Amino acid sequence: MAATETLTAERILEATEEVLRRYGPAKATVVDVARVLGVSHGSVYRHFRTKAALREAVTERWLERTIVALRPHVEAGEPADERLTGWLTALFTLKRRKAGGDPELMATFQVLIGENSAVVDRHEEHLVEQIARILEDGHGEGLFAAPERDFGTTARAVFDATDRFHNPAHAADWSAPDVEDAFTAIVSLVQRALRA
Amino acid sequence: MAATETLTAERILEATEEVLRRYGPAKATVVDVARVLGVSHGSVYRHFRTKAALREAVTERWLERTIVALRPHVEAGEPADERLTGWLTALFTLKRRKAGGDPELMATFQVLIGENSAVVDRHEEHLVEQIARILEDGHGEGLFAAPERDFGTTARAVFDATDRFHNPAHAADWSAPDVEDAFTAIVSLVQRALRA
DNA sequence: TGAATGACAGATATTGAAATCTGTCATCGG
DNA sequence: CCGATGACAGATTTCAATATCTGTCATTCA
Repeated sequence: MAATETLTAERILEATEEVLRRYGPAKATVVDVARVLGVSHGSVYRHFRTKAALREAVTERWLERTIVALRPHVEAGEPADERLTGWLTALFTLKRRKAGGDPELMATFQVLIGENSAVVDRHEEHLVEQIARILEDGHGEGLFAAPERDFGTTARAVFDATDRFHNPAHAADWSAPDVEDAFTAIVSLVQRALRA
Repeated sequence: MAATETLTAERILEATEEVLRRYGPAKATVVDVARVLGVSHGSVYRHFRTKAALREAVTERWLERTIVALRPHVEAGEPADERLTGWLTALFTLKRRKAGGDPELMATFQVLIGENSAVVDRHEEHLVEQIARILEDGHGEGLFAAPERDFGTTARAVFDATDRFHNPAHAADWSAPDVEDAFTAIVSLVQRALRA
């Protein structure tokens, strides 16, 4: 219908998200995306070389949003230990709200994540960099001890230690009655380990 | 063929493991199990109420083996901090060897694990109890600080923090070149957190 | 001229009929 | 008498024919 607007990668990505949301990852087709946009599917291939590339771009966009949402917690003016707890809590809360609020959409993105491990690896690196920034600040503030090896390695350890509370593979556990306690326990453990 | 021996639950479980190993979780049938044992499938139902119950029992047996293999690391005469590192390393090594050595069998058991979360929960509780025992000993030896809440909660936090290195859901990551470092980093983190 | 189209070949997914499996139970045989 | 059997109904899976989709490209149209 709306050939009124020019066809951009951005518009295609929006349409793709809509189609994924509506039909799920198994049934979403490039033809569906083209239909939503009112163009032929050949036009979509002018902007994305393959269906896989299209899905990858959607995945990247989705993950990027998490990075942006967490940025304030890296930069806030509080002491680093509080910022770390804030960052970890924000990440957990974010993921959990998404998982709880729309389980089907979450399942859809889990499939996409499984298809695009390279994108996910890059995303994880970004998150680990955010943690590393907080750790460096914390060391500067005299709150955190010097890292055993380097900030990156310790940041990765913090990220891995909390995996159970941000990795969508564990989303099913996040509605258990005692997750909050388990999460708090891990955060305490991490804080103890880092303390100067 | 061998109706020479009496049909026991134990023999059925062995046959079921063999069938699962050979055909995988999707194609393994009760009829297959009965054929291996040389009996009619009706006889299998005398010992296990349903196919699901049979699979659950196989899962339980498999998990039990891990508990047994780790027991020595709980009881060894070394200092508790070394026992903890030994226990965590043993668990990781055990899982990783299984995953690397026979990926198909691992995939099979991942399916079974997914089907039997109640059994897995009980199994995890056992493992957490083993950790808690080491933590209590370590506190007695003056190596570990008093737990923030109780030994069980801290033990669970230690278990969760190392999830990435024993949960089969992450098996795909265990062949990465830097897993060893990541594992060592987590263990250091945990040890720092516990130290008196 | 350059974006958009749609027909096309090969790959993938859907569908419904046929085959197999699960779980029950009346019957058999040691 | 008691464990084992195999025929059976309903549920699930398989398989092959059919339909749809992916990715390309010569052609159209603005």
